[in-house]
Amino acid sequence: MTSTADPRWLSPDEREAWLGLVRVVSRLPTMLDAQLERDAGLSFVEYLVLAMLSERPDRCRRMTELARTTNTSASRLSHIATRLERQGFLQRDPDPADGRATIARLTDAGLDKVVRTAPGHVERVRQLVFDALSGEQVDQLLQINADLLAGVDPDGRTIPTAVVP
Amino acid sequence: MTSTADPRWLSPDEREAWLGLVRVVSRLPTMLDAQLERDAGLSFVEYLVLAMLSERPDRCRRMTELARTTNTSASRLSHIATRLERQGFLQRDPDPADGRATIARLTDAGLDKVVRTAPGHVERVRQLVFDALSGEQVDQLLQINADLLAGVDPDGRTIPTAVVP
DNA sequence: CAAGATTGACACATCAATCTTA
DNA sequence: TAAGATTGATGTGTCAATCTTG
Repeated sequence: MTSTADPRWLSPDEREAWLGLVRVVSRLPTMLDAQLERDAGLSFVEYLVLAMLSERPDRCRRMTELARTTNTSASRLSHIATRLERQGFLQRDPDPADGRATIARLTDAGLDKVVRTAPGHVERVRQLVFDALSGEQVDQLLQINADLLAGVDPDGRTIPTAVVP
Repeated sequence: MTSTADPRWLSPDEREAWLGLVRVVSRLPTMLDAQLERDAGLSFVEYLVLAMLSERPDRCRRMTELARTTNTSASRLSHIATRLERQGFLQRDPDPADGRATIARLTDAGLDKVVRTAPGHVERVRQLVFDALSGEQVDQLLQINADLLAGVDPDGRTIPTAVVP
């Protein structure tokens, strides 16, 4: 059962904040994709996969872990990895330590791709986000993002608040 | 040409704020879709189209205008409208005032759908967003969202800052 | 020719089913 | 049986092409 009580409608301020957030959430991905697609032939999520791998010393990560850090499902990441592998940016191998796991590794070509793509991407991120915000707002945004979505897990189940025995 | 100068990399704080924003932008739509799909058989953008129409006194809006308020392209909205029309929630008719335009109208069934769907949806929005934020943070978020994406238009072109003659 | 809107082809995400190993 | 991962079918978004009216 969801609720039989009266709905807690949004206040005018909440409503305006909500519609603003919806606008950002709807438009930002499109804008990021546009720049990356045009300049590098990558979608944002593909770039993110490569970038997350590039920040590891060994350029490796298990698929499950990589899915978490790139906000994707296992299935989606698998399809993405297939494409990136086909382009030579990525390689997958079984984990020697756990036969169930797969380890994704950034190839030399993949690292090169990230290095060449990053400057244009970060410039775009500045245009869209940070050039428009004060340092104080960046701090506020950081905290807000940390709090958002905290009430539920990815599957939509409510996360119980910590209980002290 | 994009830039030959050194990239302006993100500071640690900016980087953390950015990854947090990416997380929200990636996961929030999925979570909204999950609740609406499960409880009402609607995607979030479909719900948004119906909701935006329901707030007009005559339940009508031109397609172009509706696309803007729902953060969609004309093409995408057209596909969405086709589906909603097939389900009987929406009706499209030519604009008598301008033969090029099409006016989308929410049907009685569509209004009923919004009315029945809204409570569960707003509850979900509270869980995901507002229950986690203080009143002060809501104000901050409102202002931040207003500033974000201000630097470029939907097509990615940089918007020139106002010039005084 | 521009504005408003739609269409169909293609690419991608999602979901359920499946396979393998711990 | 659960965890990790992949696969294929289906639905939806995107892009380019098209059509009609101002």
